[in-house]
Amino acid sequence: MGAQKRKSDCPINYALELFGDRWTLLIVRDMMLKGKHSYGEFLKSEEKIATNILADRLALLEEAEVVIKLPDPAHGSKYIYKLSQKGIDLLPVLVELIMWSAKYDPDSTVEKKFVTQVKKNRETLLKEISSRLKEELAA
Amino acid sequence: MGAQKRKSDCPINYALELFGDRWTLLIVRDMMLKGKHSYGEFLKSEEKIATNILADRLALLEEAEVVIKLPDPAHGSKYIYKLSQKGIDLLPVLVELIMWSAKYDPDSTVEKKFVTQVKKNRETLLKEISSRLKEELAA
DNA sequence: CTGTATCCTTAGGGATACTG
DNA sequence: CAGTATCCCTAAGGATACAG
Repeated sequence: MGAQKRKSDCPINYALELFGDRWTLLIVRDMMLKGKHSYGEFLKSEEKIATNILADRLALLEEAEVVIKLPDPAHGSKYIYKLSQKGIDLLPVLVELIMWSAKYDPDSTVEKKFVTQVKKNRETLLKEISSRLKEELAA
Repeated sequence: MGAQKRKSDCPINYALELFGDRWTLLIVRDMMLKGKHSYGEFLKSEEKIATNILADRLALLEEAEVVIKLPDPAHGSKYIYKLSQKGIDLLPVLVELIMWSAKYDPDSTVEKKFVTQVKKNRETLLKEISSRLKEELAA
């Protein structure tokens, strides 16, 4: 696995070949915006990902170096998953997806506060979140 | 078709249930950044989408009101596809995907000029492109 | 708890032929 | 040109059981 033949070298296609499915970005979301870091926490998300899919996507994300997997020193047998810098850099993508859905999905659960924050001071907010993620990565 | 049950009301999930596949966003890209507007032009893209997939995705995009389909007045029997405002509003998402891939894909085909433009003056560039798209929509 | 493994079903998608 | 319609295969994914 890993290097299948690419359909093209288009940057959109590059992203799609990693994230072009219904689950991968939800895992990234959980790590980036919900503070989740373990297999068990990912399983508990409301979308109810299956165990085999979760394991598969975590492996793909790790292989793509978006996610780093390490033994959890605190709990011994547990693993912990962290976003790499490459993963942290997906933050703007996630934010724009959220903004778009907030605008067009009538059932959206996005907090208005978040939307106004982004509109008012996008750069500052991005920096705040990503520096928090960077601290997690360094820890 | 149309309203299958949603996995969740999360905004990321909303976007994923429309774009969470390997093809849909490539069609949006063609309309947004490559000036394509017809079935035949979409078929010619280097990723080689199959006719049935293309027809299916165009129908889904139309149903989601991201794309508007109209008879082409100039050529009679031809149809033309345009991005709606909802579609145009995907521009920031596409741009961030491109920026991310430009940074991490060694084979990326993104022009450096584009990257520096976005970094230097993101808002201006977004406005330029989207106002051009709006003119197309109005035409 | 963190996964693997298996089974089974459905959805995605490539190839190609055909129609208005 | 703009699609439909098939056929057929593979990948995706849900359910559940099992293992370290």
